[in-house]
Amino acid sequence: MARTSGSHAKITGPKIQEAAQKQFARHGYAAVSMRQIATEVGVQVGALYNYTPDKQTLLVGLMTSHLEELLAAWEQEDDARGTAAARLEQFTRFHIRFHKERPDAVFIAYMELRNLTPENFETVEVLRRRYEGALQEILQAGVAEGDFAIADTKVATMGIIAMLTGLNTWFREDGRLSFAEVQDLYWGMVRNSVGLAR
Amino acid sequence: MARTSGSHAKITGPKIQEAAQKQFARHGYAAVSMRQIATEVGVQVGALYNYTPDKQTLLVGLMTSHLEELLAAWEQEDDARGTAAARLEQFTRFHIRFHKERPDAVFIAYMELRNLTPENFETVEVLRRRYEGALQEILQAGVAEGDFAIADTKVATMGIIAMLTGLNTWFREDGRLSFAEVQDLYWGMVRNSVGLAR
DNA sequence: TAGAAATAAGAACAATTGTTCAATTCCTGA
DNA sequence: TCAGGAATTGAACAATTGTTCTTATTTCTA
Repeated sequence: MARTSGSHAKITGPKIQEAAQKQFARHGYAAVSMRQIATEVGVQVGALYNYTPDKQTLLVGLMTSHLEELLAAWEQEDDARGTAAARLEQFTRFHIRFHKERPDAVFIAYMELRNLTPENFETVEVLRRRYEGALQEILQAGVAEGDFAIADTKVATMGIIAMLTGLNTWFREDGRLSFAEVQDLYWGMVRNSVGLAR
Repeated sequence: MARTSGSHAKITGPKIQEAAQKQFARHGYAAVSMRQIATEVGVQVGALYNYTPDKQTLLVGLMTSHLEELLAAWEQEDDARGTAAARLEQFTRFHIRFHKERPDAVFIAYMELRNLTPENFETVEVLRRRYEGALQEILQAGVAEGDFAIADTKVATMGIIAMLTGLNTWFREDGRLSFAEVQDLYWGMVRNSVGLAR
């Protein structure tokens, strides 16, 4: 006997992405087998290869689509006509909201870079650098306007992004602080770190 | 009687740790085979099991010894009689120096937590929390002294550590900035972030 | 409603995995 | 010099890996 129920191409495709994302985030790319993914989808392992040429493509697909979503969402949200201070606050709040809503995708995008082939790594790095560039541009604008006191915008960019992304390692929705409170706290730290007067 | 000289035990043991650390950091715990480690050491795979009961123990050993070294080094360096501001600067410079000198150990300690058994995970987490506690204590002291303006010392602790540790993802010894310059830049950001007046 | 295209099953492949263990080599202490 | 223990080898184990392929079934189109 072959299949037990009907054909679900439109459903199976996304399901595979979701299952892969969940499992890669939980156990790591190398520790997850194609059979585990297939089981979670509710399908036999052979069927996966109707949707992806191989395991590596599954990984790089998750990473690039995450980063592309991130870039698109920020470009939509950014009001480039605002003051640098306003844009920085917007960026801060956007970044931690976007990231805390996608812990699995974020985890994979940071942790599995070493499992990418060189070409795929380069593709992903280009996207990441574009995002970092968006923040750095704001910091440079703030320095030009005389509002920010930043010794080195590149280092400040890396420092701020690391600080914000670190939220994912500890924040829990049912913890001591609400997300809104945490957002305010992080914005306070970012504002201070760029020397922005109150 | 155990052999004392001419024996390779004293050499092979550490060599295995080094090889495992290097390989785990490069490719990830799950992606590294015991045979790869053995090859790097220059030994057959069976010999590894004279030094570790299994692969998992190799991993948790690397993590705990890294964190214990970190704690011991900081406790030695911390001058608890100093002002909170002085201690925070000391912590900042210490943290990024210690971490940039051990990129592989740091990488593993952050990335491979999900590959630990629950008991081993708890052991490692206790050590990490002790280190975070050391920073938080300084922040609380600074608030008590009236020098720091921090809304939430716990969140500030996590934010600062994430910012500092993020250095490892981009700093290169032969890059645009010297390590001393980077240290100064990070201390500037940390100082600002806790609202410390110049 | 017939037939083409899409989708899935399930078996098969060679390669690799962590771990065990008897046999062997080597070194030390007496 | 030699006995005995430590260190290492090398083969073996069953289990699991990513991927391919043929076959069966379902869905879509005309």
